[in-house]
Amino acid sequence: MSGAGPVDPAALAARAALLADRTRATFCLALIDGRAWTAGELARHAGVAPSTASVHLDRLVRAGLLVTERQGRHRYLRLAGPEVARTVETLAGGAGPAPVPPGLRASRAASRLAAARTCYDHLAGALGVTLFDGLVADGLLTTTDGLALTPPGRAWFTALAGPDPLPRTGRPVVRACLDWTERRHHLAGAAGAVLCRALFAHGWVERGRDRRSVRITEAGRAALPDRLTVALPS
Amino acid sequence: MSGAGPVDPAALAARAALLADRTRATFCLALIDGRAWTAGELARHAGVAPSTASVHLDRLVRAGLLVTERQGRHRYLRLAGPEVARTVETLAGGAGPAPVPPGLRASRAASRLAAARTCYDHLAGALGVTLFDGLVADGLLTTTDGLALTPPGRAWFTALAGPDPLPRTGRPVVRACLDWTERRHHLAGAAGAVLCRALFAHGWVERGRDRRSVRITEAGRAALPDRLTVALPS
DNA sequence: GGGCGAATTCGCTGCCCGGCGAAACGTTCG
DNA sequence: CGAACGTTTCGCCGGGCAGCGAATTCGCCC
Repeated sequence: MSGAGPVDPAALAARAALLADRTRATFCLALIDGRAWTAGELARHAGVAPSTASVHLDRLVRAGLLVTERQGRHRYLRLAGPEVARTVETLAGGAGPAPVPPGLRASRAASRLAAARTCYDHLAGALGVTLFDGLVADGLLTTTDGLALTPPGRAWFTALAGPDPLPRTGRPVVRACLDWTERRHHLAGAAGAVLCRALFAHGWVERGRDRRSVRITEAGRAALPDRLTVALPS
Repeated sequence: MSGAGPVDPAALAARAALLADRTRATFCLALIDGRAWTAGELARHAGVAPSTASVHLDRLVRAGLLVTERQGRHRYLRLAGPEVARTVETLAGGAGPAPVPPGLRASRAASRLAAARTCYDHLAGALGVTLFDGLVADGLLTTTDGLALTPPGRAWFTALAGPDPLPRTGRPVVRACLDWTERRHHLAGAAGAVLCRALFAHGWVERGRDRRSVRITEAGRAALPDRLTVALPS
């Protein structure tokens, strides 16, 4: 992740060596959709002993290709960023896909949006992840250098939930919560709660049959895309 | 160069392994500007024995990263194509350059255009290479599946040198000739001869002091860019 | 607190592969 | 035709590294 001199053979070789192993390549390809996996899952997926996987994962993390996140006794691993995904894809397939699929990588979420639910006081499941992605894609949230709400993001929340929707309290305004079904982040913190309440208040989402399950209403399906770049199921 | 399945860890690892060696990485970086080097030069450049370099080069050629061209007792090696250069750059430097610098990689030629000369009956040196690049960039020549003149290219030659400038004779219409100063191709064959004669006839180039040396005239400097996408020295 | 499961550390083994020099091959030049 | 040169093939050596199992640490749950 350093600046990297323009042409250093040793650096190039070192980077390539990271992907030059079948097991590590399997890991990176599995992680390429941006989801987080546990170390054990990756080991099983690649067909190697957990100890072997641990060493490889450690190497990939040190090199900055992967980032790690502990949750309980699990260790979740994700690609460090889209640039890494781009590099892996460039090397894997001949012709890489368009640099930045403008719509976001939310297509996968479509078939599972039914898994929307609440998590404490905010939205989780595929819906939560989709909203999180949309907020980031539209520049309302920034993930560089930690998670933060941007000025446009603050304005967006005001437009959504009325004046001063995020009073200064002890609670963090935004927090990334790792979603245990989607293996990706959704929005928690005060803003996550405001977002959840607002969506219910507008009638864009409603409770499903069993507690915690949530589904999008027709009104929400119509109104949400006007507010946010999201791909909802047809 | 096969189609390559979308996600094959082994294939990814194999490709990465090609660049995962310091010596091979040095080779690819040296070749990244598109010029051709001899095997011995590359060996010296990387600081390894010729025998060692030979094995590495053979591997890179087999994998389709490099293409080879024998000329006398020398063996010239070039990157197989711009996609390869793009892959190497992606992996080498963090942010790669723009996918296709529209103007072509002719900037390097600018400072050495004085090296223009004739080679038998066609133009060589930096001028020859620049013209060749321009013909390819403008779609007048195609290098996919061997060198060939496209229909627009045929029209272009007619506009340049009058009706039926390329009568059907035994001689190949277009031929790529490896330029020994620029280490890249210039245009030979019947079309190369026509191009050379036409440029002299229009007064766009003229003989220099010593035989075989050529220089561009002011008229040529003004007229050539109207015909072809080329970067001439200021 | 005890037990379980996930993850990591450690030591070891085996193999892959990059390096070299010597010799063979082909081309160019005197 | 013989010498010089660029390149390739061959055999060998050495180091690096991926793999495993055993032991250890740590967090969670009954």
